[in-house]
Amino acid sequence: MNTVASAAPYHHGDLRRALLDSATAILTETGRWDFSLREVARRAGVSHAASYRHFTDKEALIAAVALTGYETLHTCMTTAIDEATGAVGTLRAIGQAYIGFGVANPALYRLMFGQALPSIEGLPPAVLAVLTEARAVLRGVILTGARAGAFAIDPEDEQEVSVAVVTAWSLVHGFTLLTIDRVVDREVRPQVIDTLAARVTERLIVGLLPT
Amino acid sequence: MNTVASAAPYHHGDLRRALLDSATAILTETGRWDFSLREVARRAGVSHAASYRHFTDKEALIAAVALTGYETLHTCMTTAIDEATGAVGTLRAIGQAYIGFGVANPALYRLMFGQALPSIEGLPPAVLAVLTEARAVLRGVILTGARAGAFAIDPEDEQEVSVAVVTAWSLVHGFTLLTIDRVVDREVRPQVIDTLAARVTERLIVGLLPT
DNA sequence: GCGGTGTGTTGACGGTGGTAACATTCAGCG
DNA sequence: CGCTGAATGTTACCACCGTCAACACACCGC
Repeated sequence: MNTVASAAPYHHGDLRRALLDSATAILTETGRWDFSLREVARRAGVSHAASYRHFTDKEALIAAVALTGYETLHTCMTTAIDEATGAVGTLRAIGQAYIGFGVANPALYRLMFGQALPSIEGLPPAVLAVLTEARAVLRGVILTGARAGAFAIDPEDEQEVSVAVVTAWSLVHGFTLLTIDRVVDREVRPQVIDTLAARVTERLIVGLLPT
Repeated sequence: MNTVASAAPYHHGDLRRALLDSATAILTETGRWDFSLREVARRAGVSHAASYRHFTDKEALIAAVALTGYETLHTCMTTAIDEATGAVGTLRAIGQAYIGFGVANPALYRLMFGQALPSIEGLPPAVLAVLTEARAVLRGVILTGARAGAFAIDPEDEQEVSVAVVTAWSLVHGFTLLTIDRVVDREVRPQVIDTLAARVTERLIVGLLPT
């Protein structure tokens, strides 16, 4: 029963990956994260109970999908950082990359930061690790900028740095969600989302610059 | 069969209100918006199909709950505005009221701005109306401040005003969600959320002040 | 070749959203 | 008062869902 496909490492193939792909496909097509496990299985061409050999739960499947999202977001941000120069430029790049990812993958973004997962605790450690690292990266950029005098922040004041981190994250997170939820559309024309994102990010940066 | 209660305008009482109350109770108790319609009915002491006499859909029930949330948020903001003076003070008051509402009603807030509703279009017109008005209020405050010279914004530049509006809304929205989702907790101690909210709001205002 | 283990299937259970047919109660009107 | 129709609530049912246990198959090392 050898078909054209290359290595099929298991019994019937790499079902875990197939399920993940099906779930992601449904997610991006319908824009909804409340798909049924059975539909995912159906789409992957297996029986409805097969997924339980690879995911303990429906929630585990969703968490796995979310994890891929976190990883993609992470690489988006790191490549953006690599291509940017200077504290201000780096912060700008991070913001734009973050917003760009969210707007490009609205359903996935909502799944990642939505409700599906039971509060942030109780998530798979891998997810928490990526989140924590993302925040650390942001903090590092702001701290570097503060030390270089690019931002009006005392690098020794832990609280002040934290406030800046939370502010920046809140802004891009909120903007991304408002855009995804089309709350923003009626304020500006949709084709200028990039421009709007840039200007919103700029507002943040202006607020951080030394006078 | 007259009980102590006053007018029971209908057959078995004001079931619509009772269902709404049950749903809200479950929401605040469990913190999850994905309750079952049947549980709501059970809690209200009626059969599971009774709700269909008052709400066309489960989604309609959820939308009705969300509407009460929007209205509460609206009154929170307007009373905050009434008690504040000056453009800067008003903006600060709005931000704090908004964040305060979200943090005090996490589940409701998530339901309002989450995923349960199918994008922002297709919502009951009443919901859209409240949202639109909220944005108009915010815009008015910023515009007034810009005209008075309290903010470094050209009041005649529609785009610039819009950017400021979206920035402000994004910031409070994002901060509220990050706080609700406990993403922020490990950055600062939880008992200082108010302080943090104040300082984050302050960062926004500083960014708007004229140099 | 053989047994065990990993993998997928079948079938069942309780629970869910939604509908249709039925039962009940209320309001209006003679 | 008694009748009638509409509003309200109940029962019974459907297809579907998540999950589990029992079963069937296919691959591995021996």
